[in-house]
Parts: sequence; structure tokens; C-alpha cells
Amino acid sequence: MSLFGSHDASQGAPHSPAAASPLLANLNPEQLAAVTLPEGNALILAGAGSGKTRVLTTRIAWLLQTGQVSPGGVLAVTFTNKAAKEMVTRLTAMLPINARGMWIGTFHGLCNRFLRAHWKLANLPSTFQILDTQDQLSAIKRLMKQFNVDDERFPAKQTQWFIAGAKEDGRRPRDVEVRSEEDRKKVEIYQLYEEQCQREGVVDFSELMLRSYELLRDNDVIREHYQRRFRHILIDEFQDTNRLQYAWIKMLSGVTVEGRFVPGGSSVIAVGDDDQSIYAFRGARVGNMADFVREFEVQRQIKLEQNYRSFSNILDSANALIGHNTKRLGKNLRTDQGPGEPVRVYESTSDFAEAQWMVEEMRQLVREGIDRKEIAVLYRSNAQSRVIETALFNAAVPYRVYGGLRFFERAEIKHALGYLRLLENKDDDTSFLRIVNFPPRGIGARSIELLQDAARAAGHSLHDAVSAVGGKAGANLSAFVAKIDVLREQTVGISLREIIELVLDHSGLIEHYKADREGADRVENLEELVNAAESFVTQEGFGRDAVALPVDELRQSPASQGLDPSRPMIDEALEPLAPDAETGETLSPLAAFLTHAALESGDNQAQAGQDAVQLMTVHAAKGLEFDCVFITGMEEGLFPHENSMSDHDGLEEERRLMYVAITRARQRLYMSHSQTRMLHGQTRYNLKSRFYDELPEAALKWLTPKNQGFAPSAFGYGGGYATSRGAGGGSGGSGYGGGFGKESFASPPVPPQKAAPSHGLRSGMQVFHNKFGEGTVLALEGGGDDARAQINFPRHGVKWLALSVAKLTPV
DNA sequence: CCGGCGCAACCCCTT
DNA sequence: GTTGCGCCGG
Repeated sequence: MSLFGSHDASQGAPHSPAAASPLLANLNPEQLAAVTLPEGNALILAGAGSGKTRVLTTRIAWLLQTGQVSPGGVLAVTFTNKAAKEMVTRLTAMLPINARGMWIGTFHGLCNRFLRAHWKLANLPSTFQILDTQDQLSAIKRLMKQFNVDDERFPAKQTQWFIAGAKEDGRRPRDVEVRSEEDRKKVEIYQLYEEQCQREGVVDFSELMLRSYELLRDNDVIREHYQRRFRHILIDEFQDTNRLQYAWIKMLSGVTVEGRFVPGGSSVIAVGDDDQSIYAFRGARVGNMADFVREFEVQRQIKLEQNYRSFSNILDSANALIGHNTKRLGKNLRTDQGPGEPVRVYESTSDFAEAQWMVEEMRQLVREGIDRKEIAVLYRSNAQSRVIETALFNAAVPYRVYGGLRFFERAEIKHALGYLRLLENKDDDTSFLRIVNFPPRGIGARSIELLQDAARAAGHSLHDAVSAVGGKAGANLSAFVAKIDVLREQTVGISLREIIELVLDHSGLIEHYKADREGADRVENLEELVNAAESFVTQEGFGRDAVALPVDELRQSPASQGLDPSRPMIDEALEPLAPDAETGETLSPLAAFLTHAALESGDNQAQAGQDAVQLMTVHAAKGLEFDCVFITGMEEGLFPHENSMSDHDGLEEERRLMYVAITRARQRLYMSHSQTRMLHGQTRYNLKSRFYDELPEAALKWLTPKNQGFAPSAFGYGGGYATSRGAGGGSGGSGYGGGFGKESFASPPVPPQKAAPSHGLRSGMQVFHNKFGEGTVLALEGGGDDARAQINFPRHGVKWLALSVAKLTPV
């Protein structure tokens, strides 16, 4: 049967005129059905490695090619810049189309574009700048200090979290429910923070979303314009959307009848995977998927279950594991590839030995011809990377760690950006404070306090209040402000590159870091900033995120080359907005660059491109794939993490996280755990992860003998270890060292150096205590007489108990 | 005003 | 064990 003629069980026939399109070649039936979905809302459940991005981009290309939509009528939204970029790249490879004018980007990038176009209606200055998380925190700290808020009772971090959380639930201060004095205070701070941001002309990340949402909600002309404009809306990683993002999509996509949302205005395709929802901790709501089906009256759901990445031993493991979750939409990955190699499991005696073993194993893999960049080491938390890095470093194996500070987050870069922002907006007090005494110019805490008092009294920004401060402090401050003002004048009419060079030179930053023995890297980064600006300017479609083309301009702009040239960029029936609604102006290159810096913090990987082993957290690995993957620290308390394993939802998220980890591997997957581990400067005795028990025995091969799982206290953990060695050990495989052809094992397991604990407790166990009653073991640490257990007693809270003292009985 | 010291925190992270 | 922040002494 012809591929194009095939009907997916649940889906309608593919759009027939397009059947011959080469775009659709080599799609499997489910993919084809998804790409050629007829109008209407649909949910695509896209399993790991099922070709999700391909489906999304092919769908857009197909819609354009078949004339079902003009480029301006497409809205495609992702979470990360990386995903957005990839979409644009793939799309332009399929169709020689000019992506300018198309709304493809991140939620925040698109909201920014929208607010730039309608800044007046959004009640923002045309040059508003964006606060990143660091800036936001320092703004909150400053505010709390000014209003004498007790930072013991209201830690700044928590306040930040509260404000972001409220905004992401769509709540302004007046909408937040106040149930206690605490709440009242928090809302007051929130209110003050908003006023401060407004005064300074800055918005934080959640504000970009909320402000856009509110403008759409409150302005009928704007809303209806965009609702008419976007005929096709596609959302990637839908399981990661929060409440506000969901509401935003709803606002853009619907038809509003008497103020009520009615689906059907445009076709919304949500693509996601509930099994890969790992961001609940930052507000993601998997429930949005079910809500979407209900509220958008979704008629079509397609599951992409064919996996093109991994062999079936890996997929069977992933499927079996995730099958232990109860809250699922239901999906099973399958592959046409054979079983492949077994999943290898290794137990070590210490975290050090675990790392050592990995290094040896990796060397063997490299000898077998695997590229180092195709080997990834995944861990649950960043703290685990250190011991692995040490081992790799000592063995001179090139490696690369993901995470950590990104380019635009580095202190020296933030300082340079501080100067640039102040040139653009003198009222940006956050930037003012960052650089007023950096490099040091004799303006200390006392001077700044005087200035802040003066600014508050006069209702001015710090910049404008300088003249009100007298004495030596005033003179120093005036000199600083004068310097900034002179710089601003000098930047008129010169290129972005020249502006940055000027600032680097006159701010004294370069000089300052050159004088520092350890400042060489920072000088280099500052010089790199010039390059970043240069490539930003020369990039095709520069400032694409910063400006939105007005409808009239889109109509006039020549149609993109690959498509019918007579076809407009935008639906001809679309009315331009009234002049006062369409206030989009071209941002200055500097303002656009600053926006870019805030929205795209840059790569967080050192030395990209080198052939190096990849180290990262499981979270960071989402969306990536490797030939060989090591999942390390498969221990109770680590993975599942102790902070998540006491409640059901937390444990399910940990399991999804493990699912993500497993499905990163193409060919070879290793899992390892250790009997002892240094954590927070203490040796911990963790038990092997419960997740092992949820994997199919047939897919596993224990490189070290499999323990008997939980052993009664008389035997203790590791009880079967010494005797079973070499005797065929666990039930999972043919035992240690059994014939694997050319494969070799680096080093035999080292017998435990220390006695393993003999209390027989295991994280997650229910125990009984005479005084506290029943509780759950959260963590274990120490050994012998020092052994302690952390136990959560529902009645009495979480306690650390010394096992030599406390009487605990397993329930 | 700056650097040094002491103390607390410490899971995951993108915009 | 490490890092970052806040306070205090020079």
C-alpha cells in the first residue's frame, strides 16, 4: 500500500492535492496524518525520538506550500531559543522562504515582539528593557531594603518566586488572595515592585507574558486583529506550558463571542509528551494538555509512537519504567530496530570508583570508534559532576560540562550591558546601581544611600537625583552621571560595534580587568561582546524578535522567493490595525541588542565543537540524544531525589525524569550506583534506586552481581555481595564478565572498604517510632554507630534520628 | 571603601 | 566540599 494512500486509524484522509509533494516523502502514517491534519484543533502526543520537530516544521511548510495559509498567518511557539532556531532553520531548508514576518519564536520572544509593536497601548516606554532573573532579584532586594522589609521573614528569593508565580497564574497584586498577615505583606511588596518596574521602564520575563495577555484581553481591536491573523497556531512542548501561557494561546486563537472564548477561530496544534513533563517545579502544568482537549474541543489526537532513535532494549526499559506512573495519557514507544545491546548496570563501592569505572569504559568505547561527543554522562544534580570531572581530568579525557553561567550572565558582561542600558534608559536604576561604583570610583554605600534618599524624596530616578546630593559624594556621583551623559552623546550616529567599543574603553572595565591578575578571561569575554554585537547586526533578519512588521508593510513586502510571488506575506483580507493601535517603531540597534541579550543568554557550554564527553543534568539533556549514555547516581535519595520522593506526584516526576534520561540513548545505555557517596561533605550510604526494580530484567545486564534488593537487617545492604561474586550473581544476566564478544570490562568491582550499614532501613520505607508514630524514611547517612536516618513523620514533621538510639521498626 | 572572614545553603532551569 | 553573601575591621 502506498504510504500516501494509507489511512491512519483515527485520522481523516490526507489533503489530496499535496499527496505528491516531496515534503511528505518518508513520513510514517502517523506523521503524515499529523502533518496534513485538516483545519481544527488537534493534540499530538509525540514520544521521545518520534520526529516531533520534523512533523511541526513539515506541517508549516505544507500549509504554506499548499496555499492554506500565508507566512504571516502562522504562529509557532517554543520554549527555548534553540528550538525556535532549529524550527526556522529546518523550515527554510524545506522552502526557500523568508522567515521575516513569520511569528516563530519563544513565548517570551513573541510577547516581546508584540509589546514592541504596541508599546503605547501596553503602557510601556518604547525603549523598555528586560530584567533577567538576576536583575529581578537585585531589584527586589533593593526595594525590600528601601521599605525596611525584614529579609529573614521574607527572603528575597522567596519573594521573587512569589511574584513570578502570581504573574504566571495571571494575577496582579489586587487579584492575589490574602489569607494572612504574611500574604498581605507579600502582596504589598509585589505592588511596590510593579510600581518600581513601571517607573524604571523595565519588565521581567513573566511581565512580558502577562502584559501581552492583558492587552489581548482588554483591547478588542488588537485581539480580534491577531485572532483573525493567525490561522494556524502550533505549540511545541505543550506539557511545559504554565497557566498564563495557556491563557495567552487561548486568547490568540479563539473567537470571542460576547466576551466568551469559543474555539475555532484558528487551528491550534499542541505537540507534547506528558511523559516528559519534568518542569512542574517551575510552574509547568501538564494538566494543560487535558484542559486543551476539553476547552478547545479537540476532535483529533495523534500519537507518534514510532521511535527512530533507540534499540528496543532501551525502549522496553523506558516503557516499563514509565508504565509505573498512574497519571498518564498513555503511549508506548516502539521501534523497528532490533533489541540492540542490553542496558548495562554497574554497582561501585564509592562515587570515586564509579567515576573511575566510567572513565575506563569510555576509553574502551572510544577505542571501539565511538566519538567522545557521542558519550554523555547524566546525573540528577549538578553536585555529582565534580567527582566525574576529576576522574576525567586526571585521565586526560576531554569533557564538556553543560550548565553554569552563560555568556550574557557573566559579571563582566552584565557590567558592560549595565552601561549600555543606562545609555538607552537613564531611569534604569538596577543598571545604575550595578555600575555606579564599578570599576571602583570612590562611590561607597554611604553615598549611594544619600542618593537613594534624595531620589525617593523627589520621586526621581537615581540618575536624575544626583544633583540633589551635595558634598564630596555629590561630586563623585555627578562626575559619574556626566560621564554617562557624555557617552550617550558620543554614541549618536555611530554603529553598535563602535558604541560598545566606546563603552568598554571609557567605562574603565577593560582597564580594570587588565589590572587584575585573574582578569584575562574577563577581558577576553568583553572583547567577545563586540563580536556578539557584530554578528547580531549582520545576522539575517537582525532584530527579528525586536520588531513586528506592520500589516501594511507585510502586504507590500515582496513575497518570499520560494512561494508563488504573487502571494502576499499576509492574508489580504486582514485589515491593518488603526494607526493608534499600530505604533511599532524600529528599535535602535543598541536597544535591539540589549533585548537580544536579555532574551537569549547565550550558550552555556564551554568549548563547543571539540570532541569531548558531554556531562550534564538529566534536565539539561532533554531534547538531546547520544550514542552512549551513562546514567549515574542511581540511588535512593539522589534519583529519585530525596526532596521529591515523599509524595506521589514528586515521585512520578522523578520517574518521568528517569524516562527522559533513558530515552536519550541510541545504542548503549549504562546505569550505575554506588554504595557510598560524598555529599555535602559527608559520606552517605545510599541504597540503589527503586527505579531499577521497574525495569524489565530481560533488557538488563548486571556488570556487577545484582543484589537481592532490600535485605533484612541481619544481612544488611550488600549482604549477598561477597559470596555471589563471579557466581552468576543476579538474575538479570549471564553474570560478570560473561561472553560479550569484543567487549571488555574495565575494572572488576572493588570489594567494599567499609562495612555497609546493617540497620536494614531503606529510603521510602515505612517505619514505626514509639513517640512519633509511623513515618517514611527519606534518607540515610553515616554508618555503624553514627548512622542516622531522616524520617518524615506526618504528625511531627521531618526528623533526623540516630539509629543507635532511636527504636525504629519497619512497618 | 575594600577585602577578608564566617556562616549558611545546597535539586532540577528557560525566558 | 564549595560557593556566595553579608558583616565587620583596617
